[in-house]
Amino acid sequence: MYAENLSEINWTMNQGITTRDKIMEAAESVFSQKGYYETAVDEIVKQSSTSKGSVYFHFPSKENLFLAVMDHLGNRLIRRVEHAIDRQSRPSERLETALMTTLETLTKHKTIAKLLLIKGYSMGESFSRKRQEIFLRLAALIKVLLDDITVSKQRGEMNAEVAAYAWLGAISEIVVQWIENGKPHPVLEAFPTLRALIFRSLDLGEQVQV
Amino acid sequence: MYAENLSEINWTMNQGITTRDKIMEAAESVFSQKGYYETAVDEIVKQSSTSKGSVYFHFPSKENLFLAVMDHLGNRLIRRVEHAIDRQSRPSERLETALMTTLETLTKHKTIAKLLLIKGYSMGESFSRKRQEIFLRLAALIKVLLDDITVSKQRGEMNAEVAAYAWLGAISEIVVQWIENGKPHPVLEAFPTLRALIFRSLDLGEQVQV
DNA sequence: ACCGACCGACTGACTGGTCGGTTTGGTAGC
DNA sequence: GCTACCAAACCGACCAGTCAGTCGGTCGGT
Repeated sequence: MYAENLSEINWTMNQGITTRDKIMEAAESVFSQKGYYETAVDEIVKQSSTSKGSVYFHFPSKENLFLAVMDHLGNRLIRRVEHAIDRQSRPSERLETALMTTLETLTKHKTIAKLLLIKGYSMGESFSRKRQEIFLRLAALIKVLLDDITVSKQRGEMNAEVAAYAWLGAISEIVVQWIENGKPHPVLEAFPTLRALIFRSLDLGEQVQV
Repeated sequence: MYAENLSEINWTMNQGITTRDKIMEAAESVFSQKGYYETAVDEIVKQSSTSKGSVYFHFPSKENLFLAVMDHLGNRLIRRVEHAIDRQSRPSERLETALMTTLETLTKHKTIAKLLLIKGYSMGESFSRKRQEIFLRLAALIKVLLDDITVSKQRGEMNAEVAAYAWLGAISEIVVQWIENGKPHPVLEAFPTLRALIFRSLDLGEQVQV
């Protein structure tokens, strides 16, 4: 069929930048700037210095290409968070690391943020589903960390899943605000407040700096 | 020019339902179901039992119509929150009321939520700007309440604006999750957790039920 | 007779996707 | 080492559908 996105395969030729890569890269850039509907496939073609034929050789449709890009960026984000967590051992530090790495990654890589939080919205089912999927994976990750903490702290009434989504939402909105109107500038300013909010909400009090 | 949206004017004829109203109503419904790009103006025409001519008589463009709908719904949301606040006097209760009314309104009126949180995203500048505007007004409202509390509680290091957006984001994400995959069911289940998170994060401890 | 409100057939621009054709790189046969 | 061959990769002109917006026209009230 297609050189399918069985996750991440680029070996199509065993050296460096393949046409598929160029297309994905350009798609990432254009989609995140203009969103799905305002992007013409021809723009991606132009930006990637390839051809329409190639695009449709590697991807069955515009929609599928968009999804592939979302997938790619989503995986990148989640992988980063996972790595960062692995480096910590104390439960509360692991949680903090997870949330702050998410925030950090999103602010450091605007394209990820724009696609995942802004431009990847508002479209047909399949797009929402992909966003859902990525958020679900992140939330699940956080929920586990949360459980580790709350178990030891006895807090039965709280729904960890809701909490996980709530914080993801909080982080997202901060990032969106930053992207859309540059506040706060620099974003870092938001870190302490967010950190404080989150930790107080868990009765963890103020924690040491990372 | 047009029977412009100098906010909310429907007197075009002095009795009940005007054509403009019918169009707005249909637009609200269709846009919130299918989003901007997947909605054809002709669908709104059909659903409102009017005509394309009428649509373009009352609104200069599809985009403008969409914006008008967003405006309408945004105002409705904000007005509700303001009213609810006015009925409370204790600062912490006012804050709780603001946040919970937002959550409640969004869950009770899916169209508002869908348009403001989901379908109204991802498009050209003007749409983001409108979303920004509405969020700004809500955030400002909440910030004031927050200031009332934190002043009396001495908490200098916290940025009230960031906190306001963070909680708005948390609420939004909860609502989005509920809309997109029905969790939690019923939404009400999320209320206590959210309430607890928010109040703990402000060191207000558990508050009385509303 | 005039005008504001309303109607809907039509058009022009745009753009996803196709398809016939060309290039490229590997390889089998000699 | 050379040629013939093949398939995968690549190319871009073109097609066909869609849809925002237009415009000439109707109609009822004053």
